[in-house]
Amino acid sequence: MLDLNFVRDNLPLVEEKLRQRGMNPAEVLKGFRELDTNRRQAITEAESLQARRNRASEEIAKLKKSGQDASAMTAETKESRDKIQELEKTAAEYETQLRQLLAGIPNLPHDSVPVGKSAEDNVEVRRWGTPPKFDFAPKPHWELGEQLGILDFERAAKLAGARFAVYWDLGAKLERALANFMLDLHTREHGYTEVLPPYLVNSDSMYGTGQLPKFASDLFRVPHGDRELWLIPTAEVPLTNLYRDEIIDGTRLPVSVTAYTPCFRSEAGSYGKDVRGIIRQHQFQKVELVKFSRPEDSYGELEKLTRDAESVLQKLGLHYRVVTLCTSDMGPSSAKTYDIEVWLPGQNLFREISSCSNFEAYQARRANIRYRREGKGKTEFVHTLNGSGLAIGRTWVALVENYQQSDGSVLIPEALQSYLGADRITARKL
RNA sequence: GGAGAGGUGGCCGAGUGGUUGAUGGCACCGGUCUUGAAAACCGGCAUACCCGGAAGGGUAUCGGGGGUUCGAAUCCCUCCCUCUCCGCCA
Repeated sequence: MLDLNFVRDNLPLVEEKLRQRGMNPAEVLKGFRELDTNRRQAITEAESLQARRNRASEEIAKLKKSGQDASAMTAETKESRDKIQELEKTAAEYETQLRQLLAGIPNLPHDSVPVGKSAEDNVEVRRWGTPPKFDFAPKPHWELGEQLGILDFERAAKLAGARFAVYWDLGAKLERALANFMLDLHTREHGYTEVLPPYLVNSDSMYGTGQLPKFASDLFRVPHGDRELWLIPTAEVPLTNLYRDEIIDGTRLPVSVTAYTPCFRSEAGSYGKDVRGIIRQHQFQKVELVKFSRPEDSYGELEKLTRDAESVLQKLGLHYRVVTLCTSDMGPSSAKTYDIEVWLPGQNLFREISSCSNFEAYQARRANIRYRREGKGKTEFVHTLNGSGLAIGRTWVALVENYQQSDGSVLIPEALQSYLGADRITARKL
């Protein structure tokens, strides 16, 4: 959420940034001026009446203390109460509408973000490694996985339905090995603190990071008595909300946390997209990186966080590129996003494996996450960042496709061998 | 699931209808003292919103919401959360 005063004072800038995102400012900001003015008018009126009533109450107290009759005054203040309540109700209605409008405004893209109309306008910033060469036609992971007997879609469909997978044997172990490898790397070498958060969260948490109210249809909702909980679509939600409604000691910033969690996405509206393999599942596992930063440091931290995620691919020897998402392709909460895309030879394309974003104060304002600078009493909103470090399922895919051999087996890169307890995956007997 | 206790400012902790935004302590900031530091002492120190060019003024906030009252942190209702004990259970 953007700051109300900022929007009011910088309307032309907000409109320009909305246009850059490919949105229609007139539509997004429809009624802003009127709501803002009406709200303030109602507040001013209610407050001046209230002030008068408060003074009258003081008078009554004095009269009563000295034993005098105050019935004339009590009648008067009683009367003004209804009027005040009415005005307050009006003000609250305007406030609600204004907040809704404000919550619907996406974050303003940072000035360094390329302006563009679609994903085609994303800008590649660097490329690492080289694609592996094959003297045979490399297969996609779903063929390899089933041939090796480590991926089982039929039984997953029986258990849960489409967009689920069962991993067998070294396929399952590979998931676990990757998770441990990534967590160890980030906690030992990059300064992240490991966290194991709840996988179900309340609506306040989902609102804090921006999944609600807009993206409810992408989430799995779990009824709980007469309330509800939500399955996390990413550990970003519980991790960022760790400090919701808190004031962080400024000397502790930046705070960096990481967690390995399952992620649940209903993927409503993506029917027919990436139906083969495990690229797009209702459940997948991910190691997430989240940072809380001082505003002036957040873009430096974004670079670091992105490099932290990249280092996973480098240690695994996987070819990838980093792109800056253009204004139209970025998520609404983000001010700047880098996507890391890994090379998948079986499908002959680069595929997103991590998305690293700086949300500036957008989430912090929604979730009320502040910090106090040393020596200053005033609190400020922190900047929040996050990125996958990495999506385990897609890393699994990249390994299998990039390290496949002509005999259908898969070599395991050295960094991972001790975690997996094997240097090669060969077909298992079923 | 049953019984009980409690939710107050960055933290601890007073406060049971009338200048209580809220005593006190800690922490923090400034100052005196000191070669420096500590200690001691003095002073300062909540947030949001509204009006205002500013100075300043106003309103709200003691878990959330509603009610009683001229007036509520204080009384009533309701919801949420935390803790303790019992039961059940991974």
